Amino acid sequence: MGLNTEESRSIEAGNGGRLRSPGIGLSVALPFEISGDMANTLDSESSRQTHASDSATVASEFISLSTNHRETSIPRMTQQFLENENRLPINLRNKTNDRPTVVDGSPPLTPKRSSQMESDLHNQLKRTRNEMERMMDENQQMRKMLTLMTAEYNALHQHLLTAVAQQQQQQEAMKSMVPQSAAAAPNEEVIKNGHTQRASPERSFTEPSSNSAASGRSRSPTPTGTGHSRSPRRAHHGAKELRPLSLKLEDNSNGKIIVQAVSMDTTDRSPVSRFRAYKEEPQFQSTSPERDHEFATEVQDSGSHEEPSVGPEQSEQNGWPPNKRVKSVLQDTSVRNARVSVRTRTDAPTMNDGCQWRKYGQKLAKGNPCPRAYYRCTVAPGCPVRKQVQRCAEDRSILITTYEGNHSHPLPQGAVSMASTTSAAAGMLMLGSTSSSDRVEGLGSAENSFSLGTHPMPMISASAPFPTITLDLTTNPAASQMHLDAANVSRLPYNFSMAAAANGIQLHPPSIMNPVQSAYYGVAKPPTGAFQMYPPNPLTVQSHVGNAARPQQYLHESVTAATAAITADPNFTAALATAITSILSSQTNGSLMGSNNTSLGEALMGALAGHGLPITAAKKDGASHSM
DNA sequence: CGTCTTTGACCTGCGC
DNA sequence: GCGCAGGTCAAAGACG
Repeated sequence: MGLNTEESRSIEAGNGGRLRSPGIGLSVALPFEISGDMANTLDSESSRQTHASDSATVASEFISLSTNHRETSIPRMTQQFLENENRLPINLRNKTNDRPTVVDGSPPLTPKRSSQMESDLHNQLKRTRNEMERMMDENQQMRKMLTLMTAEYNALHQHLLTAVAQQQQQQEAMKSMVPQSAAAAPNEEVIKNGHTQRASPERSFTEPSSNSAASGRSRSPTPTGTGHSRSPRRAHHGAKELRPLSLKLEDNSNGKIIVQAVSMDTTDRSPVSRFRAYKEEPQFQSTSPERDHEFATEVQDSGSHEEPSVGPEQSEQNGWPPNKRVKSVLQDTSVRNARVSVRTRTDAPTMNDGCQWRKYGQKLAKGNPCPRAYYRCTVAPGCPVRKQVQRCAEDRSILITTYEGNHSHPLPQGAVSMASTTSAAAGMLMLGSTSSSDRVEGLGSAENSFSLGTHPMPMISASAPFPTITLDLTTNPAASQMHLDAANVSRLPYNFSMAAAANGIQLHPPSIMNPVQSAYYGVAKPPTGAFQMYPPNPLTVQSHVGNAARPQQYLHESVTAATAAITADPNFTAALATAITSILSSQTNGSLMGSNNTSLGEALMGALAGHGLPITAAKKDGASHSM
C-alpha cells in the first residue's frame, strides 16, 4: 500500500476536473471539479497558444502534481502561473470561452475591458489556488492516516515475527520434551489432553480428518485422500498443502476470536493469505494463560520444511472444531465459496449477465416451492464460476441469482462487471466478512449481517453457509437510483456506501463525511459546474446510465455496476480486513471504543472511519440493536 | 449429430 | 449412526 498508489487513487477517483494545460494539449486529472468558466478559459487558451513555453512549464508542474504530487508547492505553482500569464501578450491572455473567439487580426481589446478580464482570470486562478491548498491539506491528512496504517501493519508484522519465533522455540522444546510414545499416541488422547501442539507430519492439512472418518462422513474414501471422488475441483483442493497461521485474539463477550491468516499455499506459492475470524466453541475456551500462550504462538512457518503441516488433530487442539477448521481453509483456498447474490424483479427465467451458462442441475430447496437451478459457466472449459437461480418464495416475481467463483477466462463484453463483482466479492468476503455468526451479531441482530440495501435481508451474511453479499434492487425497479441507505430498515443498524467512481457509479458522500473520506469518492458533478466536494444526497449510489424508459435493463446494469464497484475496490477490501483485524486486536485489549458493549458494527465503522476509508455509516436513529 | 436440458442418483456436511 | 438438505454428476431425452 504505497503512498503513491493511494494518492494517485484519490486523485484519479476524483473523476472531476480535468485541467487541460495551456499550450501543449496535455491533460491532467484533478481531484475536483473545475468550474465551467475556468475550464473553458484554459481550454480556449490551449487552443490558441502554440508557443507558450512558459505555460508549458506550468503544465509540466501540474503534471508533476499528478505524478509526484507530494512536495510540489501548489500555491507556488499557481503564483507562477499567474506570473507567466502576466508575461504573455495581452491578446493571448484576455480571451475566455464565454466571449467571441478572437483570432489573429482581431482588434485589440480596450485597456478597461482587458483589465476586467484579467481580473476575472485572476479570480478564477485564485479559486483554483484555494482549492489546491485544500487538496494539499487533504493529502496531508491522508498521509497521516497512511502513516498510522503503516504503523499498525508494522505492529502486526512484528507480532507475527514474534509469534513465529515463539513457535520455533516451542517446537524445539517439544522435540526435547515429548517422549516417542506420546508422539505416537492416538489422536483421541491428544484431543482429550488438548495441549499437544504437534500434528501428524504425514497428513496434509486438507486431507480428510480422522474425526470426519470416525463420524461416518467419509463414505467414499478415495486413493487421493480427498474424500471427494467425483469432483476434480475438490481433488485439486485436497492436493494443496496449506500451512495456516493462527493468531488468537480474545473476545470481550464470551468466546474467543481467532484471526487466522493462512500464510501460504505451499503448492503454488500464491499469496492466498486470508484473514478469518472464528469463534471458539465454548468447550474449547481457554482456561489458563498458558493455554492462551499456546494458542497465540501457534504459528506455522510456511517456508520451513522441518515444520509439520497442521493437521486436523491440531485443529482440535487449538479449539477449532476440526471439520470446521478444515472447511475454513478450504474456503480460504477457494474463492468459490464467496458469493454475490442479486435480487431483481424480473419475469425472465434468468438474469442476462453476459456470460454463457449451462444448466447442470435443479433442486427443490426446502422452504421454497420454486426449484433452484444450478448453472455453470461455459464460456471456457473448466471455468469454476457457477450460479444459482431461484425465485423468491414470498414474491415470485423476484429472481435471486447467486454467483460464485472467479472466471478463468477472458470475459465477453457485458459480462465484465458481474465477473469482477464475483471475483472481487470473493476476495472481499474472504478477507473481511467471515466470522462466526455469534460474533457478528452486532452487525445485524437477527441476520448477522451488514446492510447494503433496503431489503431487510442480509447483505453480507455471515450466518449463511458461505459468506454472501447481496444486492437488492427489488424495491423500486424503475428508479434510476439505487439507494444504499436503509432509512426503512428497522433491524439493520448500518449501511455502507463505498467508493464507486469506477463503473459509472457516483457515490454521494454524506455531508458529515470529512474531506479525507470524501476524497475517495467520485466527485459528483454539480449542476452549477462549480467546485463541490460534498453533494447533498447522502448514501446514494447513482448510475450514469439511468434511463427510466428501460427500467429492467437499467436495473441489471445498475446491479452489475454497483456490485462491481463495491467489491472491486481493493481499498475497501484491504481496508475491511484491516479494520476487522484492528477491531479484534482492540478487543483483545478490551479497549475498543471504550466499551465492551460496543458492537462490532460500531467498532468497524469507527475503525474504518479512523482509517479514512471510503465507507460511511448511518446509524439508524432510535433503532435498538442487539450488539 | 452435437448441444443443451431434465432428472434421478449419489455424495458430503451437518444436526440430532 | 442416522436422516435430512444442499450440491453435483451423468445418463437419457429434447431440440435445432
